[in-house]
Parts: sequence; C-alpha cells; structure tokens
Amino acid sequence: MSDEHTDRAHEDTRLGRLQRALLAWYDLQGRDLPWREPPEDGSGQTADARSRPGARCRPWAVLVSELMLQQTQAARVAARFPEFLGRFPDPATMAAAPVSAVIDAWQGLGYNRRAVNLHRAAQEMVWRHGGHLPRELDELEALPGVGPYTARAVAAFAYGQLRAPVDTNVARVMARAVAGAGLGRAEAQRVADGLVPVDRPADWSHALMDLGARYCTARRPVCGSCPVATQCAWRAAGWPDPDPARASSVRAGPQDAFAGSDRYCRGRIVDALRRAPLDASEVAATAGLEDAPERLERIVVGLVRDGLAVRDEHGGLCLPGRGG
DNA sequence: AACTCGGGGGA
DNA sequence: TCCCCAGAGTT
Repeated sequence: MSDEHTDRAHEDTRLGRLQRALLAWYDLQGRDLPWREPPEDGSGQTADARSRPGARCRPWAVLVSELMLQQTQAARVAARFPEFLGRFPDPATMAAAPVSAVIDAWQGLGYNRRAVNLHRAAQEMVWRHGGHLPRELDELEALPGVGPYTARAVAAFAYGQLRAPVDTNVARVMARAVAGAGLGRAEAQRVADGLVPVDRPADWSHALMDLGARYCTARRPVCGSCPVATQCAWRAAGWPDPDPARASSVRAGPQDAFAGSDRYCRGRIVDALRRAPLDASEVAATAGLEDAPERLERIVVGLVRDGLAVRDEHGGLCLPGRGG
C-alpha cells in the first residue's frame, strides 16, 4: 500500500481528538445496517460488528450493498438488501442465474445497469477468482461497476485493509471538519488516506459516513449537536462562505428534468420488461414515444448496448436471458 | 471535463 | 420545485 496512513500519532492534535470523538460516537450511535453484519462464526450468536473489533463484513454482501448504494440512499437500500441477498447468497448463485433474474430483483433501485454490472462481476469472480472477490485494489477496480470508491470500500469493509473509500459523505467531512477548505477529488482522497486509524479502518469509514448522513449533511449541517463540533475546522473559522463541501468535487453532474426524459423512458421500458416481453408497438406505447420513432430507436439501442434488453427481428424486446 | 444513467425522499 | 443520494462508464 502506498497510501499514507496515520500510524503517526495524532495523539494530542486536533485531528487525533476528532478521530477519538467520532469513533466514540460511532460505538454508541452508529447506524445499524444489514450489510455491516460480520460473517456467521458458528457460535449461533447474533453478531454485532461494533462489539467485535476484528469483525469484518462478508465480502459478497459488501460488494452487493456497495453497488446498490451508488447514488442511492442507504435507507432505501436497507429495505431491499436482505431479500436480494437471500435470493443471491453468493457469487456462484448469481453467476449461474440469468441476468434477467438479477434485473428483476433490482426493481425499484434505479440505475439498472448496476444490476448487469453486478451479474458480470459475479461471473468474473467465478471464472477468474475462484468464486471470491479479489483483494487487490487494481483487481477490484477491474470488475464491472467497481470504481475507486467501491474498490476501497470492499478493501476496507470486507478485508480490513487500511483504505479510505471517499464517497459524498466522506468528501464533505474532509472538506468541512478536517480541511476547512474545498478539496478536489485527488486531494480529498489524500486527506482521507492520511486519517485512517490502523486499528479500526472499517469502523472509521463507517463512522465518517454516518456522521455525514446524520450531522454533516449536504444541505443544512446540524452543527449544534455534532459529536466533532469542537474539532471542526469549518466551525472554528466561523462557517465562512462558501461551504467547503460545495467546492468539493464528488458532486453529481447537472440534473435534468425527469418526467419524459430518456432516463424516464428507459425506466418505463425496463420495468415493463420485468413483467413480460414487448412487441414493437408495445415498446413505443410503453415509452410514450409513438410520435418519436427516432428518439425511441436511440433509447432502445442504448438499452441493448447496456445489456438491459435484447431485440428480436421484429423490433420486440425482452430481458437478456429471458426467452421471448 | 462533461454527460449519461433511476427513482425516491426531504425541505 | 429543487437538491441530494455509500459512483461508474463513456465520450
């Protein structure tokens, strides 16, 4: 690992106090989320990740949850995750299933390409990695749908490596509480790398995310009751404008009107395909694009290219792997 | 660097 | 309405 970590003591520094305060808060108030459960240890006891310092989460469960969590709020994922994991309990089960089954189970989560990516990742795990997730960062990033964030999340949460997954929450906390200044993407990563405590890397990143979700929120941070308020650089400076988090880089791109958009039409079509194949005329009606054949064609081509649909010789559509 | 990709929740 | 959400892949 080339990343700089903090074995060097932050003992009596502001950041050292911030670390201890945040972890202490996390131990008592951290979110209890289903994918944080460690593997069964055979003792038959219900596991509490935070009660066992060495405990790690199941790698497959971590990967599934992280794919689901990409641009999707944790609460919504938490509602779907247990059932989904029950249906695909390991990579081999998913790899053996048709991708249509995974797209089906993805219903309501959005960004359906993630379901295709997850299925392909499961296949690669079976074909190239003995049915397991790889441990190296570059091997993880080579999996479809796994980028810099997700690779580090798996490394930290599943394998206990000293990695810093920088999501939108962590980026915000780094900019506000740690730096008190806007950070570019690479800069935020470097700052986060330097803060990972060697004894609790997974808990630390979970704690940062929980802080970002509960107190250090994007819109209106709740500084009054924040557990690290007294160590926060932005607060110490008197909350100067602009908000450092807004100058940070992990923000999403420009948002477009949703109703009637390409994304909306794609969603309508895929959702219909989950129920049954469509013939050509039904496709147009489903998308509400009877009067826009060129646009419909472009959208359908996109769905096929993304592995979310296959087209027959008459222009009908069905989910890949599901005969029409 | 800028776009695209779903859908829901909250203010 | 507008903004945001445990991002990644493509152009």
